[in-house]
Amino acid sequence: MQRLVCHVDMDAFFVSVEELFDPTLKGKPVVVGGQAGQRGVVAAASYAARKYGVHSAMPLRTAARLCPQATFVDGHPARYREYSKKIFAVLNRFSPLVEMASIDEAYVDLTGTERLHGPPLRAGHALHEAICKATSLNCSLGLASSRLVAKVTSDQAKPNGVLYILPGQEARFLAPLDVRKIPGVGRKTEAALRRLGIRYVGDLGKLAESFLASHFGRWGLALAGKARGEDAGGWFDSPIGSHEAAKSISHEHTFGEDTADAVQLETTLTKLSEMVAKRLREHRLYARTIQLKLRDEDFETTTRACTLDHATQLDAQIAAAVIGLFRKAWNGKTPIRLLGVYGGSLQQEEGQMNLLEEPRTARLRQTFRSVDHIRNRFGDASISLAKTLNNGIRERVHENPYDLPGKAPEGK
DNA sequence: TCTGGGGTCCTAGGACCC
DNA sequence: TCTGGGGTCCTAGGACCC
Repeated sequence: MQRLVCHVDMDAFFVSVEELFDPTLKGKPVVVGGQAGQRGVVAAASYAARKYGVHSAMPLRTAARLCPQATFVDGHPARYREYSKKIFAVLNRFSPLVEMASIDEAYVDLTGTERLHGPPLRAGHALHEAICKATSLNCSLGLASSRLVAKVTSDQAKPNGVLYILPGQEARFLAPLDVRKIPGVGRKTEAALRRLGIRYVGDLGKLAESFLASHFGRWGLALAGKARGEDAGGWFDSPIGSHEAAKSISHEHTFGEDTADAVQLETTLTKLSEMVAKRLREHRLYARTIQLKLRDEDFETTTRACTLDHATQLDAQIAAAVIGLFRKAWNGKTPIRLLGVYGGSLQQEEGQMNLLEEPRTARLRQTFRSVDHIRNRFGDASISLAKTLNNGIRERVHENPYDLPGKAPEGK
């Protein structure tokens, strides 16, 4: 049976959602991601702002210079997640095989749904209309025989379009496009290809695979396959809807101004550790690898990782590990721009429940569940570890956050 | 251009084991 | 003692995506 993949990509998603909450923004140059003077980058720009050269990933200050009259809006992740769920629900009516590839982008496997939804283009238009009706948001839609081609197609359909590539026409459709349009080809690969005189996808097809392999290794062979529109190898190869478990959970923070204040730095690491631990508990996951990320004033980035004897989801254990790494990695002088805390090598709760767990660790776990509950009701700032806060609630919740092997905390 | 925050995947080298 | 060929785990860095 002919495979039919649909890729759905929302148009200027964050901006469009903000317009629903504030209709006066409609038609104006709008930048989502932060205020004009802030450190940070553009998360999304309205089409009116794009006319001035503003685009996502651009520094906010640059955007403000290019388009001073733009309205700058802070992002609202909860709103975007809410709309993302609505979109998923609509897509699920068309096929059980749906995969959200990001908050504003999804793949739907429509293979074999012709009797239900009609031929590809009709199905596509029905989907497009259903999304618009349910969310009042525009999207663009690509239909093709592979995930890769469907994704490139939805991009070509923008804005607010539906496009179908007939089976057999994949390579011909891709050939005139810039190599940068191939997912996975970024700035570096584009530059490397340019040096070899390769600019368009069609140029790739003309080259011997041995040539590509000699310059790019395995990646070169994958590239040749992509130029033909194949999903073979790598992420695109996985079946649609086979959502895999998270592999890492992380939080990072860029300071408004670089700082070499050890107390501020370690307080921030503690806060980030708490956020990571909270999410681990929400997902019933345990992290065995803890990683620190440092970025200095020159934008030099270093990472330091350690693997624990036992996977954990406890604030204090993560904070202790990451602060240990930090004290070894930082010279105490260099101003720091960014700190990050990562949990990796994640394990499910099952299999982790080990009988050897110390009773006091089990009590701590219970304590943290209660802490999460309070945080969910009253906000993250309501309760915190010793390093970040000094109030009675924390004292009663647990003392001695770093020195776990010490005396057991008594009750709460 | 003065560069966020959340992720994924890949490579490469060293340790360690058989 | 100057020495092979995996396999796996761990760490560090980098490209890329939205």
